[in-house]
Amino acid sequence: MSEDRRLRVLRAIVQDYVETSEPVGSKALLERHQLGVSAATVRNDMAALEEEGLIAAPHTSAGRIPTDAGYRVFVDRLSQVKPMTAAEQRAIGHFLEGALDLDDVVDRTVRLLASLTRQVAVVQYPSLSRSSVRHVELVPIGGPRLLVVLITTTGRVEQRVVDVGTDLMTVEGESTLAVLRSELNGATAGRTLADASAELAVVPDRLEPGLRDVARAVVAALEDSLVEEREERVVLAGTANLVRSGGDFVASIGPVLEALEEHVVLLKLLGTVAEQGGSLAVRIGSENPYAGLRSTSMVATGYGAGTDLVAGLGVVGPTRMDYPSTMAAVRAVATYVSRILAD
Amino acid sequence: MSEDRRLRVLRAIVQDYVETSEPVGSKALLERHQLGVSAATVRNDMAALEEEGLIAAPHTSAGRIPTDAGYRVFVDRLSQVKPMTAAEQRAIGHFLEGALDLDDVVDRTVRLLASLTRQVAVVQYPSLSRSSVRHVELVPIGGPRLLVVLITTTGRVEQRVVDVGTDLMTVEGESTLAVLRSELNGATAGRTLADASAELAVVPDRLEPGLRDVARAVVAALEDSLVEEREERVVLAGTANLVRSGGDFVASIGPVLEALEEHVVLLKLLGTVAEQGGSLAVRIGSENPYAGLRSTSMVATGYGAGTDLVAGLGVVGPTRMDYPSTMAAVRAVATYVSRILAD
DNA sequence: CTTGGCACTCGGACGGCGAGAGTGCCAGCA
DNA sequence: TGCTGGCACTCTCGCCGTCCGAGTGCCAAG
Repeated sequence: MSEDRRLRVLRAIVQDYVETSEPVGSKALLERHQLGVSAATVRNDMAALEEEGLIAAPHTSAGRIPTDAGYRVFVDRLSQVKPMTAAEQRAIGHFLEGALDLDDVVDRTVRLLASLTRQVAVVQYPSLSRSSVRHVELVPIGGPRLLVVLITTTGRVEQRVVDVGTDLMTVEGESTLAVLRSELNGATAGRTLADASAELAVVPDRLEPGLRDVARAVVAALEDSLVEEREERVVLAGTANLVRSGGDFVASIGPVLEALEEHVVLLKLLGTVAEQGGSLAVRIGSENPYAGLRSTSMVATGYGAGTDLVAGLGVVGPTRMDYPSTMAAVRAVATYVSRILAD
Repeated sequence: MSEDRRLRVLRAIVQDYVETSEPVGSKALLERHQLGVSAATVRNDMAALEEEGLIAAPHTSAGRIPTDAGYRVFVDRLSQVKPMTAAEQRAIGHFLEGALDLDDVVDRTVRLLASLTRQVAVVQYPSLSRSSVRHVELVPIGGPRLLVVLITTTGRVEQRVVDVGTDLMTVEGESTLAVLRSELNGATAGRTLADASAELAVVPDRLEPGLRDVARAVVAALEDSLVEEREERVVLAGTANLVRSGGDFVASIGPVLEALEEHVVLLKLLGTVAEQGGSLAVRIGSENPYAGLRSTSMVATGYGAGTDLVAGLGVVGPTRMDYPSTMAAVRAVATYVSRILAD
C-alpha cells in the first residue's frame, strides 16, 4: 500500500470537502479525481488514514472528513500556495494605493483581505514598540496639562495627556518646552522607543533642576505608551462571512464572535506570528490555544515597512477553508501593505 | 370595549413576548397578568389589536406577536424608561472613570453598553466638525512633507500628511512654520473647524508670497478632514450578543452583520439622532431605512462635552428587545460619557 | 360589553418505513 | 503482497400518516 497514494487520497478528500462542505465517500472521490485505482482500494486507504487520525467519519454510513491533523498534513506537505493572477495583484495594488493616511491604509487592508478571502480579516496596527520614532511633539493645552504626541515612521500617531504640575502656556514656558522637545527628539529620533529607553531615562538629569519634574512626567508618559495592552490595536472586517460559510460551522459562531471581540486574544495570536519570522503561519482548529477558536483556523503573517516586521495580519475562518487560496491572499496583501508603508 | 384595556393587553403581550420569545396566547396572558377579565374578552381585544395592525399571528393556532407598529405604541405610550439602580449608576461611573485617553473612553463606553444591554453597542467618535479646535500642530517629516495634527477639545487627534512642495526641514523652514502655526491657531482656536472656515481661507493671503503655497496646502488638508466619510469613526462591541438573542432572529443575523460593517450606514443613523436634540431615539424594525436592519431596532442618543452634542451612541438588537431597560442603559451611559468628556 | 362554551384549524412531535450512500470484509487474481 | 469486484450490513435522512394540544372565532346568554 503506497504511502504516496494514501496522501493523494487525503488531498482529494480535503479538496472535495472544502468545496462541498459534505463528507466525501470513496465513490464520489473516484468520480472527481483520476486516482487510477478502484473504489475498494480507496476504501482501504481511507481506513488507513482514519487509523492514522487524519480523517474521521461523522457516522457509519457517511463519508469521511479531514481531522485537524489531516488539514495539518495537507497544509504542510500536500498543497502549494497558489500564486495570485497578475490581474488580482494589480487590483490589490490599485486598491491600496489610494490610501490617505495610516488609518486609511489599515482600513482598506482589512476590507480587502476580507473580501479576497471571504473570511474574517484581522489587521494589527503597526506596533509602537517595534516602530521607529519619527518625531515627538509637546503641546501645552491649558493649565498644567501637556499633550505628548508621538509619531512613528509607519505613520502611527499616539497621544497622551500629561499633568506636569506647572503651567507652561507662558512665554518662558514655550522656550522651556523647546529645550525639552529637542532633547527628547535627540534621544529618540530614528530608533524604536524600546531602544531609546536608556537614553530617555537620563534626559531629565541633563536639564536644569526646575525642568526635571516636567521632563520626568513626559518620559514616563512615553514609556507608558509601550505597555502592551494599551499600545496594540487590531481591526476586524468580514465577520458576516462567518455566517455565509455554511455547513455545521454556523452553529458555533457564537463563541467565535466572542473570541474575536477579545482583541487581546487576537493580538497574542498575531504577536507570536510576527515574531516567528517571515513566512506564513497556519494555526488549525484545536492547535489553537483559545477555546472559542477551536473550530477555526487562522492564517497569518507579519508585515512592516522595510525589513523589520512591525505587526501581523491574517484571517480567521472555519477549519474547512481553502488553505492554498487563503494563504496566497494573506501573503500577497502583506507584501503590498509593507510596500505601501515603506513610503 | 375599553381602549384602555386593549392597550393593557398590548403591553402584556409585548412584555411576555420579549421574555419568552414565543407567541403569546390569551390563556398564557391571563396566567401571568392580572387583567381581571376572562380569556374570551382578551381574545376579542386581541382581534381588535390585530385589526389595528399592532399584533399579528404567525399562523392560525399560535399566539400573537407584536408588529413593528405594536412596539411603536408600546414604546411611545405604554412604557416608561425604568431608572437604573444606584448600584448600577455607581458601576457605570466607576468603570468609565479609569479611562486614560479618548480612545480608551470610547472603548470602555462601547463595551460597557454592550454588556449592560446584552446587545450590539455602537459608539461614534466625537465628530470633528462639531468639536472645537484646541490646537493645530505642524511637523516636518522629511523632504517636502508635513504632518498636520489637529487636536480637539474632546481630545480627538487627527493627522494628515501634506506634500507642500518645499523642503521645510531647515532652519529658515522652522521659523516659517512657526509663523504659519501661530496664524493657523489664531484662526481656529476655540471654535469648530466649520466656523473657522472663512478665517482659514484668508490665512494664506496674509502671509508673504513664498509661503502661500505651503499655507494653501495645509488649509486644504484641514478642510479636507471635514469631509464626512473620512472624518467619522464608529466602534462596535457585542456582536456576539446577536447570536445569543435566540428565537428565529438568529436566522437573519447575516445581513445584520453586513449592515453593521458598513460604518457609513451606522453613522447616518447616529447622525440623524444626534441632530434631533436631546432625548432618546428609537427606530423599530421596518422604520429603519436600511434593508439589512429591517429585523432590528436601534436605540440611540447623542452625547457630548458640555451642552453641545458632538456624537451619537446606541445599541442595535432584535425588534424583540426589552425597550425600557435598553433605553435606560443607553441614556445612563450617554450621560456619564458626556460628564467624563467635559473634563 | 362580558363571559362560558364549543367546534374548528393547524403546526409540531412521534414513529415507522424505504431509499440511498457508504462501509468493511472476503475471496480471487496478478 | 497488493489490488479488485462483490456482497451483506448499517446508518442517516426524508417522507408520510397520525395524533395531540394550543389557540382561535363565534355565538348565545347574562
